[in-house]
Amino acid sequence: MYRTHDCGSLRLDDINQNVTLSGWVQKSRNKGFIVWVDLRDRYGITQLVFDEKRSPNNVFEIAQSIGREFVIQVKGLVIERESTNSAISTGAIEVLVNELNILNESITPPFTLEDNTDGGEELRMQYRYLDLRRNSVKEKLIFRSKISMEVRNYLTSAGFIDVETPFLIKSTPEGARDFVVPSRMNSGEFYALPQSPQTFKQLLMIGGLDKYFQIVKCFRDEDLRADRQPEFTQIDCEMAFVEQEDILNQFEGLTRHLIKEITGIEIERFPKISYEEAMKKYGNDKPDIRFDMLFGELNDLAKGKGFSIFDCEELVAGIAVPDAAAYTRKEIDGLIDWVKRPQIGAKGLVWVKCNNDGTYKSSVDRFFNETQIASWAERTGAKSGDLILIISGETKTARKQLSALRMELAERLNLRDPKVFAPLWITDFPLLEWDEETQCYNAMHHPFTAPKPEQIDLLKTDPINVKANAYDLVLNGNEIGGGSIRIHNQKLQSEIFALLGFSKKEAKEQFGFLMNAFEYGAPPHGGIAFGLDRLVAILGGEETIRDFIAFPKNNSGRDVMIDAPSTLSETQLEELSLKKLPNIK
RNA sequence: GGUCUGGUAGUUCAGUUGGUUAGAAUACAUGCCUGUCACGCAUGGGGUCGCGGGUUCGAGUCCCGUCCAGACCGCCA
Repeated sequence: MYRTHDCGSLRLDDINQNVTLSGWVQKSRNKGFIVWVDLRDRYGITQLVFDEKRSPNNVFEIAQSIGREFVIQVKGLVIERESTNSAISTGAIEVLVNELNILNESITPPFTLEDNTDGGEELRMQYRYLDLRRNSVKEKLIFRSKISMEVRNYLTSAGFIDVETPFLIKSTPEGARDFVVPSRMNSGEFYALPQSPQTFKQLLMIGGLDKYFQIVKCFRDEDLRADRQPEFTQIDCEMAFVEQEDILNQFEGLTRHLIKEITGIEIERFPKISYEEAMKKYGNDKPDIRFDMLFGELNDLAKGKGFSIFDCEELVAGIAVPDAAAYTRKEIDGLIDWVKRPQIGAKGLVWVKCNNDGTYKSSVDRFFNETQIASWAERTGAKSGDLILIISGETKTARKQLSALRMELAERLNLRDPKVFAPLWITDFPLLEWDEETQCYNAMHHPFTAPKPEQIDLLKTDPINVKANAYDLVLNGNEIGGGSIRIHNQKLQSEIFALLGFSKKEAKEQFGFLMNAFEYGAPPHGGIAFGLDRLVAILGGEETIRDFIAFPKNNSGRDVMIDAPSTLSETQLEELSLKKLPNIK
């Protein structure tokens, strides 16, 4: 037997027991006459003692030679420590070893496997199996496991059925780039890995399964970010015979349950705001509502007073930065430089200091009088002591810039408390958006999203203003879930495909199976998908998802541990009919 | 595709205006140490300064190119 106890379980009550432990050597402290070894496993650390007088000679001798990360098994007696270590749970006892068995040696690890490691990101990823031995990484994976079990339990109790859908499917031009897999048996043809099981879950509804969920890998061949990996995990859900409200209720329930179980925090009903309102008030369809700084639109108050920077722009909007009126000229200039960086691209910032004595000092005092400026303060909700920052420009651009500024200031003012959770629903997304590049409509969500029934007629006359029964769940400024009521009518689906620029032939080639299925009694249905990696990271108080994934990819989509992707042998290429293709070496 | 930041000992980093033999901490090795727990003390080994080119009497330092890593923009139905 390798062990009678794990390394985190022995306490004062266990004194005088003979125990067997196995684990890794965290560290040894050799005092000459005595050697202490911290033995580590998944459960904790137990201190081993090897003593010149109390241990067998050969055991004491070998003990002096064991290094970091050796895997050892020891038998010995649990004794009380002469001085306890209150920092660890096993700190009151130690094991006096009388039998030592080296199960495996280790060379010196490339970085120290401690809570505060000296290893950089790249090195930790290359030796991820060593990194996993560290508490911080191990605990994040345990945390993730706990959340995904909660999801399974909750949805299963609510009557959802877990169904697996295929990974080798068909490539479609819509949406993100596909990862493709060449087919050996069908020369020159390719599978695609799913960006989401979207059409399959709709077919499951048509198949009568009613309530479906799956915790499933999805694949998108797009550039990475701290919160984006090419393969990621979704909690994918679909329900039949439901309206939007039914879905929001069901999954608000799930989210509330998760937050309660994981963090202990109880959250009231989630607020709901429309896409339009979110854009107006936050300039963003995933607003962080842990703090205010809501946009105040100043067009009617600030335009037409002879200040050309406002007068010739589409939108003038500002935010009130709390207690920032005391900012120095240098600090404000810093903010101006920040918004002028190419990544934000603003031309400048107009500022107003709301002094504590009720007066105002602004960068545009020459153009506006005190009363006019006071009206801006009222509109942006600025109190005395606040600093109003104003951006003008083309509506979409100005909102984006002001939103970036709002988030940056919240970061600087420490208003983004990771222990506070502020979820909300964004509803009534537009069905379509206009793509300048291709000069055609794109589905804002995806092409299966149902327009609001009362607006179906508008599709013919004013498609850009048609709203969809689509919704996102936003948590602390991150989109953690999104979904919609789907089209279940063949005719309407054809119409939408036509609007999106698909010819009848293309629509049939790519989605014929779905269109056919709609002709055999498709029930009304809709669903939602959560990004599990992001959800887990945010509940864990972080924005980077990488450490919540056991084996993540780096910035360039590489797995630096196994060194993937890699080239194929000539034989493989030949077998896959890839040698004949042009542009492939 | 673009913007920015970085690449120096096993590791994390410092390295001034271009100037002698490139440093610190930590890790590692050896020795000492009668209760350590970030043990302590002493000694030691360890460097293609990412790579290529250029400027210069002289380059870790300046210039150009390139590769790698990270953050962000574009992209992500």
